[in-house]
Amino acid sequence: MGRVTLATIAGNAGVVAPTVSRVLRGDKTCYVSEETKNRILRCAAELGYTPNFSARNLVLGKTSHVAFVLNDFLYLGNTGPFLLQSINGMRDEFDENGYRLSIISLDTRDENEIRRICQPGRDYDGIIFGRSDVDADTARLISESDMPAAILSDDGTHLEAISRVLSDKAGGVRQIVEHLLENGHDRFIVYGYPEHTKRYGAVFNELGVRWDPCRDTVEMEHFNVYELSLRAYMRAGILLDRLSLPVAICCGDDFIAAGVCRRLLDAGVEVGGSVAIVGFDDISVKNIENPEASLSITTVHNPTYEMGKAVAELLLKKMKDNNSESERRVLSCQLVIGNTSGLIAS
Amino acid sequence: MGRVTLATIAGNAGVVAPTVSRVLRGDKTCYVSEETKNRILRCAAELGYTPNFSARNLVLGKTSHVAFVLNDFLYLGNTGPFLLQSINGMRDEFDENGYRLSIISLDTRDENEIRRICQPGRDYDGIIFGRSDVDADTARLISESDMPAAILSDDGTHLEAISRVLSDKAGGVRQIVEHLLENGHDRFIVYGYPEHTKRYGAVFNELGVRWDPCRDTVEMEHFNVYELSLRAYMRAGILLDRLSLPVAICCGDDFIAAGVCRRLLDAGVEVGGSVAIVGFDDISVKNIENPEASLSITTVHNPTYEMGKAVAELLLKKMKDNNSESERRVLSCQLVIGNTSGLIAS
DNA sequence: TCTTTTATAGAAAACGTTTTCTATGCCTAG
DNA sequence: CTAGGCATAGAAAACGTTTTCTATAAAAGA
Repeated sequence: MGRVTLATIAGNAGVVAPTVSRVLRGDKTCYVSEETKNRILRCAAELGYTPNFSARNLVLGKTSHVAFVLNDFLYLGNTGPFLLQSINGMRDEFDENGYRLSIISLDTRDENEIRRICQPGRDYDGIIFGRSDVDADTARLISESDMPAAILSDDGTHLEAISRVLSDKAGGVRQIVEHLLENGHDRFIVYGYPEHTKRYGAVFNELGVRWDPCRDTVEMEHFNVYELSLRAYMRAGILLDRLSLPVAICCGDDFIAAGVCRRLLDAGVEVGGSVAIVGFDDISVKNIENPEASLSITTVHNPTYEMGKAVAELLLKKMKDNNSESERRVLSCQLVIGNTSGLIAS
Repeated sequence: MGRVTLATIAGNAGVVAPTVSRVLRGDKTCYVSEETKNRILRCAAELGYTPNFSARNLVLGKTSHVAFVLNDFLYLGNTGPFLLQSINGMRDEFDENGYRLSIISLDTRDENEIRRICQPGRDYDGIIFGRSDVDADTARLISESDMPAAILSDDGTHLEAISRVLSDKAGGVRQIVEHLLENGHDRFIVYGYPEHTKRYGAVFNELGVRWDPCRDTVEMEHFNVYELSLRAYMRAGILLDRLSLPVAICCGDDFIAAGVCRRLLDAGVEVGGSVAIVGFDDISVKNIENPEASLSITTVHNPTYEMGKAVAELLLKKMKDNNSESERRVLSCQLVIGNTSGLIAS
């Protein structure tokens, strides 16, 4: 017994294949009586019909597949859970719209590879690129092709022609600083990578907070994400030396914050009052259980899942009409108050 | 100007579409003169022909897509780089064979989802499942369907009917222990999860090594991979207390080993002679740079990339002939000697 | 009553391949 | 010199959809 096709159902229901097609797709613009409609639906259910996507795609001139390009696939392991959450978001959005998401890798600096992948109707109906994979040349190539595209998590100025999604990290940092100010803090140490320091610096400036980048910064080298907490822990001695209270320690991310927090707790420092610790990103490592008290490090939720959904939405829009205007969508971050940033006892 | 199809080329080359098809596929069983063949190839190149996969798949009755099922997609972030390396291996193997790999998630405990995904010719030509996603019931459902399938990294006894790939971790541990014995060690502490302890225990038994599971074990709880090094570091004090030399500290994996190693170095312990540290898996965190000397922790290479390639090979075999015998392929692990497990100075 | 609309659904064409079947001319063995 | 094989390549059918075009009968309007 072969495959169940529209024709099989048509035979059983005493109609012809296109009629079945119309009914199963819920085609509004045509006339099918209630009776035959029910007969067809019943037959389809009985026979366990599932559509043949190749055939459908052939006639519709599409592939029903979209791709997410990850230049170096192993890189995924070094980004923490963020990228994975974004992928989840994309997948959910595409699932809802009848597309399947493939994760592919290709050398985005190779013109030919870009050109090959950007042929509409070949492998994919649309492509999402990761942040670091698109330089000005690649962006030009992509937008010259007819392939709908979107970029996750970047705001390069050369990307005007391509839709993109990013999160407002600066806004998140602003929320943190305002929160700390409200709770009485006025001395800040920033502990993290240069990009973190820069972001905090700008916000301090904006809010008129007194902050000396030389004295109040502890800069870390880049470590891979598996080592980061431990590195932060090991280097946190430098903080202990400078610990004139009160102080708010602003960590670049939750990995760093977790390391710092554990180290201070080890040293007997009471965290949460005149010593504040804040992180960024809102991932599980921020939860510190401890003989004395469970701590949840104050942080900012980075809407990575939502970014994935959003970039998928933008791509779907482009896929409907590739001439539609490109969009730069910024998702806001949300302060998540834990118990490491309370009121300074006065 | 529309799409370039076989017919377009045929028109230009003064032949008919099937002839072009035969030439472009390098069909051996048919007769085309050198002259027309060259003419066709030239036209195809000039016009920049690329095949329409939907059409091809339609007539061949396949999809050219295979899926890797990851039950909880976020889980990927908690496995370290291993799973990603395996995915890389799969992808390379499938690329070479004209298949594209999609990473999908579905609830493998839902019979209907399994049945839906296992319909041949619908979405995928074959499916690879992850270790933890296949219990006995799921395995039965899969093997009852006509969908070619294979499993990565497991050796459940209920999987007789399904091809699978695993690595010989016990063999890796054996190599480690033999290496340590050769270098004069005879006292071992195992530091890790219960499954690590069990594995080492079996090998000690096999090799007749004196080892008291109660006294010579430091058991860890399960932490997520981002915290593991730090946790191992923080708990390593317990090792320092028991440090009667010589001793070989056998860590469950490289994350743990890195944490332990750093802690011992911090405490001024000289690592590599009468104190040995070994890890497992061979990932980058095993490299410890240090003011005094760079250390590379002795470990065992876990062939995760090769496992990905292997499971893809097994699936491709099943896809060629779904009645071919299922295979259980075991890849061996390879000792990687660093400088944390040298000869005991006597 | 005759035309026009409307509801219904079949017929035919199209999408771009691959496969099978057929036709032609030429070469070689008997 | 002729039947059979072989080299070459076109013709036709098939895969399972969707879309457009056509046909019929019933209902509505004049």
